[in-house]
Amino acid sequence: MVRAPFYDKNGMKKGEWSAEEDHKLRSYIQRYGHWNWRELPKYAGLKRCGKSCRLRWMNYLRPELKRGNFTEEEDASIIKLHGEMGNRWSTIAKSFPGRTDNEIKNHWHAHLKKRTKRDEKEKSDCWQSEATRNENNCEGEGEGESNSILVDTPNNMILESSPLSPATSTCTEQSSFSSGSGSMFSFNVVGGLEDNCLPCSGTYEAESSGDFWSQPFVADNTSSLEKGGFEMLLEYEDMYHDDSAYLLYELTQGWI
DNA sequence: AATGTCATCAACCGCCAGGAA
DNA sequence: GTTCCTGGCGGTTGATGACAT
Repeated sequence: MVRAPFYDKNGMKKGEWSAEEDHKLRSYIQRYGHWNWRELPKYAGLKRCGKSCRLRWMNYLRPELKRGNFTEEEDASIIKLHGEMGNRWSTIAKSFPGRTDNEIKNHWHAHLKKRTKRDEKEKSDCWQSEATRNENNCEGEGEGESNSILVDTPNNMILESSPLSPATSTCTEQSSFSSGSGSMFSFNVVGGLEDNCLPCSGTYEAESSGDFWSQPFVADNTSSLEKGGFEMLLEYEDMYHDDSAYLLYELTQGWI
């Protein structure tokens, strides 16, 4: 479902991420944080551009990400927020801890956009048929009814969802819902991980005094991968041929 | 069974804003 | 004040699975 891996003219790898690359990136960031996306791949031992690494981390590897289907409540909130603020996906995503802007954007285009259009059409049709009926009935009965139609007119819907609408003001408050993942040094925030996976509770400065800056990072989990580097990892990958098995292995090792 | 079409979603690309030099 | 660099955002692409014909 993703682009096949390939190398561009600069020797940068593009396309689908392998389990090994994921592990390298995850381990590096959990150990050192993402201090500079451009430089990071070099030190993490990845042949990827910084942008690609950032995207992979933000949209897929962050430990706090919630996978799985969107709930009805989430759908409703997305529709509501999109109505209020338009395609500001990153702002909308802040209201959904564990969801990424990319995920929400995809979900919108794949499901909610159609549903919203359909609903609006139904409302519009309903409004038109109501209007026709009112024209026929013209005067007398149903003053209350015509008022209720006014509330639901498409025009009103547009007004409500307009960025200029007062409702917009709520979005600034919602932005404080930040997941906090974007912080520069997101050290070992994963519950339980730091104990058995990456024993690095040191500070950024402490790490920087060593070989960290000059040597490519080797994604070793000193406790569980005593051989270090990827010799052992590759052995694991020989043992576990597919990603799901590898994922299972990662889980048992506490990498995830 | 073969082929065509649609749906999904990870990943890429280009642009912009903000901060540092 | 200007330029450069980086991170972040939103739009788009493309591979692949699901479904229809």
